[in-house]
Amino acid sequence: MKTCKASPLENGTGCVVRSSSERMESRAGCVLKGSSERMENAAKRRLAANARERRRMQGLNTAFDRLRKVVPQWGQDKKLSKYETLQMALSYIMALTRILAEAERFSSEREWLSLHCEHFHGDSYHHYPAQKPAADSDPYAHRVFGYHPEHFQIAN
DNA sequence: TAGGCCATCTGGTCCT
DNA sequence: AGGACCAGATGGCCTA
Repeated sequence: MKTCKASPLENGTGCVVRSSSERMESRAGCVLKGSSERMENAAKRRLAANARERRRMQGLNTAFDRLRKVVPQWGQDKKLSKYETLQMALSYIMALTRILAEAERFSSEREWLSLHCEHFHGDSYHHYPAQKPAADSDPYAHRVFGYHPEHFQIAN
């Protein structure tokens, strides 16, 4: 469809598109015969639309870059693809949600314990597994987060 | 060299 | 009418 050669429509990046211009020419032949001004206007509008689309996609890519920065990327020297970034963000959000829920549950349990049991086991709650800090952040994060690239296929 | 990823162009559709 | 959004097509680049 796109042949990148021999077209009146330059895209600004050196690549030119053939099929659309052929369509435009045929349209010009039957509807806009002799109206080179209208053809020019159509071409201008097409170029403007291309530029808008380029800007839109650049904005989208900027958003992907920002997302990559806040999403974990353990030991990946290569940047995540767009699809991987979305899957990672999904897993990350779900893991954080789970952590939050566990923290809330833990704090309410601790209140209950301190209310009823503090005279018997004053500091027993210090041994709650959920409170245990991660000495080694990566293995802990891996355990909590549980991200594996192969999960992408499952999620799909 | 095949396959994955990406950028770009393009026409269609929806919205303002 | 014009802009935003979307999906399909295509070619370029990179890597195994």
